[in-house]
Amino acid sequence: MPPHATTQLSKIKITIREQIESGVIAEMQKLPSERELSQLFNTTRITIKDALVSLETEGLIYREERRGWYVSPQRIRYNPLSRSHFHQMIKDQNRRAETTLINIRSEMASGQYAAALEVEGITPIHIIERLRHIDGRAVLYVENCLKAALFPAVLEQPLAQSLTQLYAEHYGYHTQRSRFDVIPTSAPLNVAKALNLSEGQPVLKICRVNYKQDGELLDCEFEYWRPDAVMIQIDSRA
Amino acid sequence: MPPHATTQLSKIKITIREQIESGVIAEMQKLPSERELSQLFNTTRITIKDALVSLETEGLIYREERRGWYVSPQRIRYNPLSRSHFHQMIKDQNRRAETTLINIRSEMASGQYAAALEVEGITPIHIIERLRHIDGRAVLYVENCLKAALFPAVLEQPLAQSLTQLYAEHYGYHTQRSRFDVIPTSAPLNVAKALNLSEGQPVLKICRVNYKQDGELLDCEFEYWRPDAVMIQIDSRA
DNA sequence: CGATCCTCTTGGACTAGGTCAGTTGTTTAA
DNA sequence: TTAAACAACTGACCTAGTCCAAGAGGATCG
Repeated sequence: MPPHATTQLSKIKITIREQIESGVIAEMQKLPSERELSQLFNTTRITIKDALVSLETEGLIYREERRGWYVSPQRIRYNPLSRSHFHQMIKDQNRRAETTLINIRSEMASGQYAAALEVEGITPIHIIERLRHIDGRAVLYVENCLKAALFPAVLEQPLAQSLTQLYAEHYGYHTQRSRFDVIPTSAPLNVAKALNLSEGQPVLKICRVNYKQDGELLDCEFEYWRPDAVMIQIDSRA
Repeated sequence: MPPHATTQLSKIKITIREQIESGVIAEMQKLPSERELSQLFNTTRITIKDALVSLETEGLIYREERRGWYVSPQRIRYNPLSRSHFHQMIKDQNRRAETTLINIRSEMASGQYAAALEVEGITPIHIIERLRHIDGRAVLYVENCLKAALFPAVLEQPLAQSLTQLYAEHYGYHTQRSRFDVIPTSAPLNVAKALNLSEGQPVLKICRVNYKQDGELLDCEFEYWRPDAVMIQIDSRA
């Protein structure tokens, strides 16, 4: 029995929520199209869309641009302080991870890159853009930003796999300390494209700065998560 | 000079963003009403609303339900691992904090409370609901959940001020370890009411569990932040 | 067998209105 | 002087459509 629903909007939300929680529509399965739903609920697409956006905000469903609306799987638990690789973390939670290399840019540090790397003069950097998938769904867009001086010939390395591992094995760098910010904001165009979002949809942005064993700044990273895909989990004991 | 804007939507967003970034509309100042904006931009309220929601997602503006749209002030930097009081943290960032007590409930642990407190049998708890303001704006709704057995006569204490301090001075409890989750989700009705949001708007939920010096679970806390008001900042050194 | 084209479906963007309920400030009456 | 009543304003909620560009899948052609 649904809670007391007054508006159309909350009736629609409650009905769809029940369908999902009872398992009638499974994880990662597609909902009916906005047009179909508006006929089913005898209302307009605007109202249906408002209901879907609200359930999206809650983290119950997500959308793929011009493809449709889907039921969100369970959130991944993510501890940005832990040194474990992305792939290991996903595997530990019985999920399947993939990483694809999108692009590598070499330029002079400016804007948020210069600020995060705490550089002032003209500093050459490499920016590695990668896309990470969980169970086949693109959920995380990452930019790694390296000071070129610290990483000679890094562009000839295999960059689709773990950078942490590459740092350790090829350069002898180990992350000793890290600092990060978590910011709820919206997706810039390039991020939206990669994640199949439209511009301006919500993402969880994580800016991380790593320092190596001698205390020198090693690299920085900008992560953009689909907000329904993740929860940050930190334990002060760890 | 604005970036190349194709759609109405992005033109409106860019124009409003420029007004804010150039300081024409100051922090916490009200934007023109949706109706006024739709006339100014010669478009419909739907399109204006889409633009405003997008800027809200970005964290640039916020709304007070049926009151209007306002320019967001700078985000507060918040480290959930630090032991410092809320009021101290806000003061350190040259802002003004207030806390008001909303309600106290005494009941048996169930649902998310029972799960967070890791209790199984029937356990009496106290739930303290408080609302926190920064520079006069309601930005944070907090529920503190205490096992009644650990806190005799807690209801006669001054509960509008720091609980951390009360724990230490009156009960001799000190937080030794804490664990927390950060989850982007939507505001339940009671939270929305307190924060002047409407139901289903985005919030940043932080669930925290504190353990005292002997390792026993002390209390848990559910925080609901206005997402534009805060950024989580963690340093592994601290 | 692979690439191209075509068609259908999808959400995204947009117009042009209306109703409703809560908020705010002002006026009015005790 | 104070409180109640009122009017104006606000975003929330809702109807009923149109047009467009990108995605998906099948058919066709070299």
